Amino acid sequence: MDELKLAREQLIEALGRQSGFWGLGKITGELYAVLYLSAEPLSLAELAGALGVTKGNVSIAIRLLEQLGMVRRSMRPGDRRVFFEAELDFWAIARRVLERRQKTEFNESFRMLKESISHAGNAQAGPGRDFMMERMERLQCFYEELDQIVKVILIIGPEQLARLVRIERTPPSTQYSP
Amino acid sequence: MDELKLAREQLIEALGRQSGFWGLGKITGELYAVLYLSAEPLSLAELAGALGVTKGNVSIAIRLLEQLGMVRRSMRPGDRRVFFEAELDFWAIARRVLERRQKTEFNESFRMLKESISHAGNAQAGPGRDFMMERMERLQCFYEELDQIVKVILIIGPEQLARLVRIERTPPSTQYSP
DNA sequence: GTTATCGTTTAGAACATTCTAAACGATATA
DNA sequence: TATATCGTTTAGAATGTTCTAAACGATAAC
Repeated sequence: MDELKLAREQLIEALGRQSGFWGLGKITGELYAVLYLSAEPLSLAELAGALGVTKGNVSIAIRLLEQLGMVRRSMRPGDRRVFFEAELDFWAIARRVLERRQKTEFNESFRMLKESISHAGNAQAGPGRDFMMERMERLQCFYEELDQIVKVILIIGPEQLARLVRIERTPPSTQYSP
Repeated sequence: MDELKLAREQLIEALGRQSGFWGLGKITGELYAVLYLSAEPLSLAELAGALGVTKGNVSIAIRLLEQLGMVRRSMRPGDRRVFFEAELDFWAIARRVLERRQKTEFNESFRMLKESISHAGNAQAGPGRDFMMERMERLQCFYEELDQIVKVILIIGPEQLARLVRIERTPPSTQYSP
């Protein structure tokens, strides 16, 4: 009965927490949860009411959701209001978030690392410089490996990813030979 | 000459930024950078000096670094001070961070989702409940897939991960036949 | 033209985080 | 026993973030 209300609130909390953890803000995930559990698209005012926050607050959060492709807007003829509905393809969402947020941050850090290496390269030779260069280049290698992995994850679809996982979870005898 | 100082500062900034982004706090990554670029272990006071922050600040941040296995403490005989040195195995670090921080958060969210489904299951049947149940179970499936993937990444080593990546980057016909 | 209803923007309040400075307990040294 | 030097803890200052309430521009209805 009112268990439904409880279930909804719990999911809202779960996704709000998750989105907060990933640096998207709490109500971003909460909004998504509300839309995800709604059979029809909801207006800005309805969303604000559902979470007990202001329209302005929702306006900003929903923009981020749109940018991340987690929410689509839909219009109704003869209605000036804007309605929103949740994107249901979680893998598409994950890919987009990875691409737009994580990857961006990663790239910036990568760029700084390369710049740092470049600076060290300009320094006058010596044991101190050699040590730093070696360390930085080790780090660069790691960045490149990570970069490759993320790239692959972004390219291949969920089915192939799942298939890879399945392959790796059934450790064939020939595989590990340490 | 002073290019080295510049290079060091740039790397400190890069890692500080990165760790901040991942919710570990800025100076956590900065501290790691200082240790990573140091040939010898450093004391708490030296670390504080290097970043221009207080000992207390370092004390807390370095504890987190230890918990994540990013830093080891080393003692010197006849010296009461504690010295720290950076863990150099990035994959071990990544695995540990994934396990201790990301996975923990993920599990909590997963638990709440399942609890939410349980609540909805107790609600009286009806179209509203069925809709919510269906949505929640879809989400649960996604969580489970993600869980598998993370599990695999945690189990298999970097070489195998790199091998998978290499396989997927060559998109050909005969794909898997190792 | 006037009024009503949208969504957006913004100044500032409420809140949370991060840092400092100082106090503190513990341990070594004199 | 006194003194000095560690690392830790903590109260509160400084800073950032997130939210609200109100103003605003735009558009539709009257």
